Amino acid sequence: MSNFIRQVIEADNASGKHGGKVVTRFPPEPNGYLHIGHAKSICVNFGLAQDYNGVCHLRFDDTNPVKEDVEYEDSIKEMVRWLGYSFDGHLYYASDYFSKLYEFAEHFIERGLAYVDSQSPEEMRANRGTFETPGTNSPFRDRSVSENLALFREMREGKHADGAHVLRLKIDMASPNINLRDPAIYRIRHTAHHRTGTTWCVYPLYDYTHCISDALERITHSLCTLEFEAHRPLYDWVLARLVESGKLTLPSPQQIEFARLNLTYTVMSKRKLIELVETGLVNGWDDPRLWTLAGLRRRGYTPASIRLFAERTGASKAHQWVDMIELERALREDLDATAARAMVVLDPIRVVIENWPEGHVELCSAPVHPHDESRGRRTFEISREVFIEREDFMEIPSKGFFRLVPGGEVRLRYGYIIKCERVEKDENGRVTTIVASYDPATKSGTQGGRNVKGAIHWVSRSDAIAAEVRLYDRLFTVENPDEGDGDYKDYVNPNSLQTVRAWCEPTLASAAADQSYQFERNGYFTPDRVDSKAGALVFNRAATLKDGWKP
RNA sequence: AGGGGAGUCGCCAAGUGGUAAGGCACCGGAUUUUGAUUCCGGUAUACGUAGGUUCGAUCCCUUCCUCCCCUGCCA
Repeated sequence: MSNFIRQVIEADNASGKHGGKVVTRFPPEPNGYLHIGHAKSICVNFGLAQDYNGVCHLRFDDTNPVKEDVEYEDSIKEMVRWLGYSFDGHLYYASDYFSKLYEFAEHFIERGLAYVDSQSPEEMRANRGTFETPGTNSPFRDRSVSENLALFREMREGKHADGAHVLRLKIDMASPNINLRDPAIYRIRHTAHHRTGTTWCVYPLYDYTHCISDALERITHSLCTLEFEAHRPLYDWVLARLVESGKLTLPSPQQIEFARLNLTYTVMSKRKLIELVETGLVNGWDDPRLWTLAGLRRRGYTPASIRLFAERTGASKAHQWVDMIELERALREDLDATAARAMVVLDPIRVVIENWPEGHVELCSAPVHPHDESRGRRTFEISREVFIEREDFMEIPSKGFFRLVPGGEVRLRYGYIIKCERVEKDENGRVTTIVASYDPATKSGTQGGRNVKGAIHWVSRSDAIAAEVRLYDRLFTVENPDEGDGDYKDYVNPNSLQTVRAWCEPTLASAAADQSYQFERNGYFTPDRVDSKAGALVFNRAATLKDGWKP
C-alpha cells in the first residue's frame, strides 16, 4: 500500500539522493518493555527497509544512564527477533558515539555555537519564556570560547556536581519554536552507564544525540512519531552546522514523522503500563491480557499476525485510533490458515449413549487441518460416555437453535448422530446428564449416510485428557480508558480472566508453547509458555472464533 | 509574538485538478460435519466549514471550526 513515507523514499530513489539506498532504524530507549505500539514502529522501519532492499538498524538510545538497564535491552532484542526481523551486523548503541559526540560538542563551542550555562534548572525554565513571549538570554551566554572550553572539559573531568552546569547550543532565545531556544545538549551525571561504565560523567541529550547518530550510521530516512515534529528544525540545524564544517557529509538523513498507534481498550503510556504491573492488576509484563509484545506472545499472538496488523493499519500523519477488532481479526486470519485443529470441551456436560455397548470403544479420525489434507489426520476414541459443551444443549431451545434439544438430533462431529432421549437433573434443576441414543449407520465418513443440520464438538470419556484453560477478555471495559475524568484503572474489567477445567482430545498431550491450535468451534489457543507442562497442560485463549449466531 | 501538525464511510486508509481504491466492521446470498473459514454481492452524489479560482476542486486560494503536539539538565 502507498503511504507518504514511501512517496518520499520513491522520490529520493528517483532523484538518486541516497544513491538508491534505504537505511532506517528502530531506536528504542532500553528503559521499558516493548508493546504493540512499538511493534508498529518496528514493522514500519524494518518493513520499509525490506521492501526497498535496504537495511534497518537496531539502535539503543542509551544516553540516560539513570533510567536504562541491560535487562530491557535483552528483552527488546528478543522481541524484535520474535517479530521476524534480523539486525545481524546492524546493532548499534548511541553510547558508541559518546566520543564523537563529545568531539563535536567541543567543535560547537569553538565555533561559538555552544556555551556552558550555569543557571539552575529553575532559572533556565524561567528564562525560556512561554509560548507567547520570547525567552531571555542566559547571563552566561556570552562566555568566551576558551572559558566555555575549559569549563566543559572540567565538566567532563568530573570537577562539577550534577546539575551545576549544562552545555547549550546558542541558537535563538526568541524563536517561536521553543526547541530552538538554546537547547541543552549535555548534562552532568555522576552515574555509571551500563555500557560505558564510569568513563563519562557528562551525557548528551536526545536532540543532539539522535540526529548525529543517524548521520554517523548514514541513515537515509529517520522515522519517528508526531511529537518530534517540532524538533525537526533542531535536528536539521545540528546536522547542517556539522556539514558546513566538513564534520559530516551530505546527504543528511531526513526525519519523517508519523502517527503513533492507539488501540481501543488499551493504554499505551509507559507510566500506566508500569502501574498496571506494579499494582498487581495484571500478573507481570507478560500477562496475556497485556498488549506488551511479551504478553501478546504468551497469549498466543503470532509474529505474522502482528505484521499483518501493522501493514493493514498503515502509517500516516492522522492520529489513529485503531479498533482492537482489527488486531483480533489479523490473528484469526493467520491462525485459521495455520493452526492445527482439536476438539476441547470447556464447560462439559456428560452424555451417556444408552444403546452403545458397555465397554465398547471405536476410533474416529479427523483432519489436522480441514483445508490441508497433507497435514495428516488425528484419531481419538468414542465410547458410551462423552462430554459435550453445556451451551450446545438447550432444554427449551430459543428460536433458530439447531444444536441438541430434547428429542432432537445432532451430529457429534467426526462421530455419530445422537438423539437426546431424556435428561437427568440434580436437586437444583441443573442438568447433570444427557441420556442419548446413537444411530450406528451414521458414522462420520460413511458414504451416503444421512445427516442433520447441527454438528457439535465433543470428547470421549475414555481418552480425554484434562487441562486448565484460561479464557481472557479485554482488560478494560471501555474503548478509551484514558477518556473522561475517572482514573483509567477504574475501568479494569473484573472478568478479564476466567479459568476453567476442560477436557481435551488426546492429541493435545504433546502440545508445546509456540504451537497454536484451533479448538473447534471455540477459538484459538496456545499452551502457556510459563505454566504449561507435560501432564499438566495450561492453555491460553488467544481469540474466540467469530460467532455469527444471534439467539 | 506563539510555533508545529491533522481533519476522506462506524474504525483504519489510498487518491492530491478530470469526476471517491482497498482493508476491518456491517448487511444480504452460496458452499460448509466448525452458526468458523471460503466465495459472491451490497454499503461515502461524497472528502471538517463557508466562500473563491476553474469547463471541471477531496486536490489550488481565502475564512472559520475541531482535535493533537511543544515551555525536561526525559526520549
